[in-house]
Amino acid sequence: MKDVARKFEDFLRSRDLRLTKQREAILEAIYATHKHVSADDLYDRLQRDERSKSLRISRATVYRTLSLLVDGGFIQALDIGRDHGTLYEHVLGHSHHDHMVCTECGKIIEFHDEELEIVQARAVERHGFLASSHRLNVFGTCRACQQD
Amino acid sequence: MKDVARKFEDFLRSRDLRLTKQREAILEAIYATHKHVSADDLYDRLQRDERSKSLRISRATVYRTLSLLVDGGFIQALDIGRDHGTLYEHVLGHSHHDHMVCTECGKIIEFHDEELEIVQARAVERHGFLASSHRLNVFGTCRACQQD
DNA sequence: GTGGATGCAAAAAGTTTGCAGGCGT
DNA sequence: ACGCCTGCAAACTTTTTGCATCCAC
Repeated sequence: MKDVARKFEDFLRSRDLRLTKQREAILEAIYATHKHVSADDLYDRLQRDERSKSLRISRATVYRTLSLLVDGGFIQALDIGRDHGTLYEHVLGHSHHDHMVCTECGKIIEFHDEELEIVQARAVERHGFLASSHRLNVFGTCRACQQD
Repeated sequence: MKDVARKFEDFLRSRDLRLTKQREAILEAIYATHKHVSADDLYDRLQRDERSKSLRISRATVYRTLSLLVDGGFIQALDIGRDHGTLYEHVLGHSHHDHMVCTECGKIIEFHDEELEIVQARAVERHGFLASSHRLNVFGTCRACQQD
């Protein structure tokens, strides 16, 4: 977390933006959980959390900071379908992974497969496309739910 | 289109729902284009289109019918990020494919790679997950935009 | 004729923006 | 002190819903 905070500082400085308590708190909150959170989840968490509840943090600031964090590559959106709302996850210290979404219990499972990455990259290149990122979401039933 | 309309009829009958002019028009409109359309695009199209502009079709009906069509497996959502809105594409007569989204010009390119499908299926199985569908979106720069 | 479907408008949900005052640099 | 940031509330966008009426069966 310490180095994430430092990178955030650098990022802000590089854009001539200011390091405010609100921005620090929001960054910390989204790096404090390994869940996938919506803007509203985050807002609620911040109202409750010891360190940040002394601060006033408005929804507007949460939204503004979230897009700042996306721009800086600190977090990314999940895009798993509108009914889930927009969910974010932190990126630093978390290597790339894809998601399996259980349509029964709503659980989101992260996974990574190197061969898959390679085959995917090759397939895309073949079309003359220059990829910068991708999002793979698999929908279905997780192991636990298959047993019911 | 003829057989799609018939399948839609069957689908409605199987659920004891009614075949209305509005539903026919919406199905036809979304199968008439190979673009990826939002609810609003579709609404506009329907207001302009010769065959349907004699009908009154409200936004509410467009939304209601879109979710009906998703349920019936006639169309599917793209999930390519909130800024694009929710986009739909028709499914029947279109075999499975993934999408490459050009972040410069906004173009959406469909592609399919059999090896990729196989490797992906294997990777997911390995995690004990029972997949029913998936969505892969690759973001980057298309061939045309790379030349600018 | 009956119950599902529609249009309309209002309501909800999610997100953005204008503005006056606050605060980081 | 300057100008970016923030909170607040209002505005916006997208989607859903209640209700009276309509129409497919």
